[in-house]
Amino acid sequence: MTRDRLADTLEEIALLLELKGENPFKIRAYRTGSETVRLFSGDIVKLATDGELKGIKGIGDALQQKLHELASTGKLEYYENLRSEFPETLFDLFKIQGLGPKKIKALYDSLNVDSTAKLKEVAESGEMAALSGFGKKTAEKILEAIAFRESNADRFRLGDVAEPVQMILESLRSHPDCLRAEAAGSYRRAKETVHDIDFLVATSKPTAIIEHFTDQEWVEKIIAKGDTKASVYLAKGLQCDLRAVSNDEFACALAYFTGSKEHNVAMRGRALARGYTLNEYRLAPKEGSDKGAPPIFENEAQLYSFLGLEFVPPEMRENTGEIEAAEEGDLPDLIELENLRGTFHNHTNASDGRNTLEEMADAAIDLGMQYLGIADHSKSSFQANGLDATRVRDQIVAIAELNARYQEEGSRFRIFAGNEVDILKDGSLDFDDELLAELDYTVVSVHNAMTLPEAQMTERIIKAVSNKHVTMLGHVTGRLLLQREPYAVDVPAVIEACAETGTIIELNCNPWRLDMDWRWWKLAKEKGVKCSINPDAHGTAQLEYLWFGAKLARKGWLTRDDVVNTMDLDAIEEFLGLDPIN
DNA sequence: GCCGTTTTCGGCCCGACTGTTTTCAGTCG
Repeated sequence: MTRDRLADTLEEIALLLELKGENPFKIRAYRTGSETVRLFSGDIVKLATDGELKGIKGIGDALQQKLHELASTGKLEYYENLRSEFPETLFDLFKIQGLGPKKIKALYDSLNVDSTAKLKEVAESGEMAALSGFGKKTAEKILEAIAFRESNADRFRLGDVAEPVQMILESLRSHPDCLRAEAAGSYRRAKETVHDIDFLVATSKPTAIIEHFTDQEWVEKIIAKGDTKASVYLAKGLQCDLRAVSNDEFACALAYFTGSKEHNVAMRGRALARGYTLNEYRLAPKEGSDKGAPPIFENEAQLYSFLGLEFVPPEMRENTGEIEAAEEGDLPDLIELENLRGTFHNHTNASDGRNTLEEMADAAIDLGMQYLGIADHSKSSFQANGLDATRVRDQIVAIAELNARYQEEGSRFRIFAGNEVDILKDGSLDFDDELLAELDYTVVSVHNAMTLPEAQMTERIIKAVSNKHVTMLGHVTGRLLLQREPYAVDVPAVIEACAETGTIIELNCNPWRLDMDWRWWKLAKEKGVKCSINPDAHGTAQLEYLWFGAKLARKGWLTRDDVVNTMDLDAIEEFLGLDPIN
């Protein structure tokens, strides 16, 4: 049993109850329960198994009992019964943008729509448009949304696969015949979404490793199984491939399976120019070449070095100039997770976070941070219980009090009082300058009117960052990976404006967003725009999203100096123009 | 279904946007 499984089940119950037209507050209770499970800091699975969930806000008697049943037996009767009332494939429809429970129910009841395929059929045939409450435009929008889903159907967010990858790696490494194991492919390169996961093991007994890999409880289906290679499906259709190679082949194999394809082509070209051929197992003298056999490479760095290159970190291997830079010895010294000293843009239960100010701060201290920026939502974000001016001022006081307490305790830690202020439709901000001036810093973000034309959206954001009180711009494009396209915005123009106004751009490292996209950071850096790696944490556990942030910043070629939250407390206080706390 | 408490049941998050209608329902943030 996993935390995800518990949370997913509650979420699916909420969907099923919506289909049945149940009391919306009951539905919300399940959804809140699901979120609570997902964000709980502690071993929620063990507590559920042991029936010790009492006292957790958001999980009352009914949910405690259901979670206990599910965790201890692996099944939940209430859920199975609900589920049996609707066809399995109906769930896919919830992932189509623009389709909610009411429309799904109407389509199911009147046109027997129970799958994406059937949905597409009735949208194209005109049957849908003829239905009361639907029309031509609705059918068109749904077809567009289906196309978006289909083009991403077999992809997964980096954040969705990180846990299973670590679990499988641990399992592989625990096998006595495993000498080394790594996850390669786009996962290792930290692509924001991945198609499958490639594992690589060094061993002298490949069949034993293959047996072990395919024999795990989390394997849903074995696709292929040979002497040195196997492919399996995990739950939700995530494909995992395993290659077993000898220890001597491991370095070349790791480089080969890490890719990217384009990076490998360039590497092979370099090898050829030096009289060698490079494949997934080894570097060898080209036919007819007078070169002797190259040495055994113990690691990738030796391979790169042999080809006259600095070691290229996996995140950079996209053939966007890294080979040339490595040749010149010009690779940037990429930022490391350990360089981060604090972070901005985090929420508390004052708006839509799960944890209190104090819990968030304590969690940040536990992670070894020197400061934590709190940026709850502003008043226009009703859905998120955004703060009005009075509540913001109350929060500033609460933060000062808590800071004072940390001081008394001798803790070198500071909470910065900020806010994630909504950028309104016309580019003005949700709070007046007087209030903004009272804050330690300000994040500004777009949360509504996301369908504006590009020119208007760009102008809106530029106007917002031009306010002198604005410290940083939050999630630049508003994308939700695999779910929602970025809004139309001229990113280079925004970068230009941020450069002119000295506005920091956020790398929002919530794995649903990873926004601004890594492809833009080189340009931002060129223009002198600084980055802040922010988890957009809505609970203590989500502070660990910084792991993704460091990866994606590396993918954007960023160094420690490019990222403001690598500064220690003294430096960041000065940078923000604040008086030192002590 | 949860919470808080006037300890037993009433209240629970609100508004913009879109497309469908012609005054509003559904979806989204």
